[in-house]
Amino acid sequence: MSVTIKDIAKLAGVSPSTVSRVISNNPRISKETSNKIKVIMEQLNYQPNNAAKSLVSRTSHSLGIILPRPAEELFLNLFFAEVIRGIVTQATKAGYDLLMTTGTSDTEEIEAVTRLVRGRKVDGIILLHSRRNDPLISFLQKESFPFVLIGRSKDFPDVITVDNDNVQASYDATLHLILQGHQRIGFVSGPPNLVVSQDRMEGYHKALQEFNLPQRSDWIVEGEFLQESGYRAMSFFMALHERPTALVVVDDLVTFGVIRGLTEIGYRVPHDLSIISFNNIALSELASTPISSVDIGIYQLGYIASLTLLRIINEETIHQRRNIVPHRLMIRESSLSAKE
Amino acid sequence: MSVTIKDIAKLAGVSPSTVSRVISNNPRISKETSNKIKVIMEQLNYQPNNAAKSLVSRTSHSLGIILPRPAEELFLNLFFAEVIRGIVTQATKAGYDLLMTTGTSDTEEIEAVTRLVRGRKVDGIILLHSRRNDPLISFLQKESFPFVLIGRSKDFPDVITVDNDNVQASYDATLHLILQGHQRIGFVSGPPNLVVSQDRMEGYHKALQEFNLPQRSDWIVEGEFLQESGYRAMSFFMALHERPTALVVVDDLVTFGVIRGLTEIGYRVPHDLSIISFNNIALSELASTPISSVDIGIYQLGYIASLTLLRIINEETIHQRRNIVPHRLMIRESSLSAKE
DNA sequence: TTATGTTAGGCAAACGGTTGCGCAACACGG
DNA sequence: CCGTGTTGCGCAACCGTTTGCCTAACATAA
Repeated sequence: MSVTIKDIAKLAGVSPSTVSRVISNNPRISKETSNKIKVIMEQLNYQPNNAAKSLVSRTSHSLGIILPRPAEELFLNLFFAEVIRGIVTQATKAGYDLLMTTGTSDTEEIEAVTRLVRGRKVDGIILLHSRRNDPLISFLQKESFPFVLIGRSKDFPDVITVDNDNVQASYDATLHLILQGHQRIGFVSGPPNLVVSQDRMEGYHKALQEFNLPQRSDWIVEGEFLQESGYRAMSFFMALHERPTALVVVDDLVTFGVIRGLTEIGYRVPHDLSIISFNNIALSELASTPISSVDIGIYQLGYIASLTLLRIINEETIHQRRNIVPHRLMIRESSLSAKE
Repeated sequence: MSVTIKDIAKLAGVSPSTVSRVISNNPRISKETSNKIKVIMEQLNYQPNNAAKSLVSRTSHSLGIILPRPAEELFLNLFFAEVIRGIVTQATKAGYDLLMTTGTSDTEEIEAVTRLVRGRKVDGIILLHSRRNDPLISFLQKESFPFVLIGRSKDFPDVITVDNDNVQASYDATLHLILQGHQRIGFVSGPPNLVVSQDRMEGYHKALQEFNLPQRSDWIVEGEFLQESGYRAMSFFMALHERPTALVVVDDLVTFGVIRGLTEIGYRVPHDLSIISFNNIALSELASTPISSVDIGIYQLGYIASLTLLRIINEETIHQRRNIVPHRLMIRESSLSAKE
């Protein structure tokens, strides 16, 4: 059906090998033969067959990702789109495509990966997240298949990761509140078993400690990365008689919930409570009170992950285990000092 | 490196063909041979090589999409993530993976598609959008390569599409405002050259006409699918001395801009102006005033597109040219009648 | 017994490329 | 004139599966 290397060869009066060598710019082919063949390839719209190439080269020139399953959450969606953009941009630049698959259950997920890995449908895999003792990581390590993890895992310290320095980021965010004059600062966290929650909590404590500010456990609330959690956290704080004057919130979406809770009882941000949070989803800017947020460079996480994975695949040995994407404080209205 | 069909054959004392036939459940293989071989495959973790399969079957069992380039816009991000979820869910169910690529320019984009199509890296393509006289569509038609378009194209009437009935949707939205008692209804549109803008404009006019309501051209503003456009539209309306009391807005993000403009001058939604818009991005619910919006079933668009494409690939001829995904009015605070 | 089926599975070509090795043709130094 | 290089390209094997055709072994019918 399609035009093959043999068609070209026949027309040019050479052997298929010669055509192949022209394609790979093999120097042992004379300039004129090469040019003649190139012209013919052009005329016939020749495009090499990927399967055939793959079969002999044992590479697919595709990178794989597993679509996160519980994608109901808004943040996941926004994160996902951005990180994909980063991944695919870099991958395409290097001549790789991005292959996505999914599974509706844990076992289906691992089956899907097995298929990609053992069936050589991809040359490497980017993990968008990890769970505690993630079986995917175990599997990939056992197969010694190239992969990188976005985020970091405490269970598998030797995995190659691309991550933010969440401890530092949270330290910076807290510091910002301190510099605005706040002394009583609370923290709304995410699921305690996620590394990212732990890291951000740590940075928060570090800053408080450094400035000798009160670290009260009733100023810390744990929850999900959901609006609801923010709302609930707020009602918890309201029941206290000594309340924080500022909050570090683990995620922008949660902040939305906090603000909703505040608004309902007539409190205002930042006048009654200053807030800074994380992830800087596009939404943060659009809130009724624009939210100060730590931009974690989602696009870059993807971009660097892709870059790193390609290095591993091409066996450039230089890679550090842990790659850090810098964060940036986006200061908006929600954290600006109310006192002037 | 990996275990191949030959390894299995050797261990089982049969020929590779037999193993192949076991895999494809060929009835000419005895139950016992078949079982013996299956056990060995299990033990050796056999997984068929995709490239080899592809080469002989001339199919890749992958679907392709082109990542939209100017993905800076929030709506695009949210749309993108949802539609992908839909596509990949259905595709995976049918044993297909999803391949993504991109290009940084028009020509790169078409080169990328050429590579996928002629190089047989995918079996079909889903177009996430189309431009006027989209060269991609021309190309795919010329190659008679299976593809479906999400949205619809006026330039290529015979393309197979998955779309909403935007005229009806907009009619419904406008009707909702009318039933709330509004007589003076404006429209904030998107880029006039997009089919979706045109369709929604049409439905708006249709409803007004049917109810003999004023159709004033100064109550219509065109813009982008961006917050800014909403903001600008608002200042335009404010300069009028006869203003609409309600607005149909082409996209939720634009509505955010409208509301911002309104808030700045102390107006409130829906008290001073009722609004209903389109797309129902997750954000709409989170706005300071939750936004009424027409849910267009983004996930379903992807899901149906995938399903339809697979039908085309498998040459099930039943397909209609145009597949409509139903919409749903999500009525929230922003459009609730102010008069009681 | 022989002709005819049926069953279970092997042989080898094919899919479309890549690549190690060989070889002819020519150049050139000694 | 011969030996040694160099240049330019072809031969054929190979990557891992699939599949049309063939055949050995056995069963069955006449």
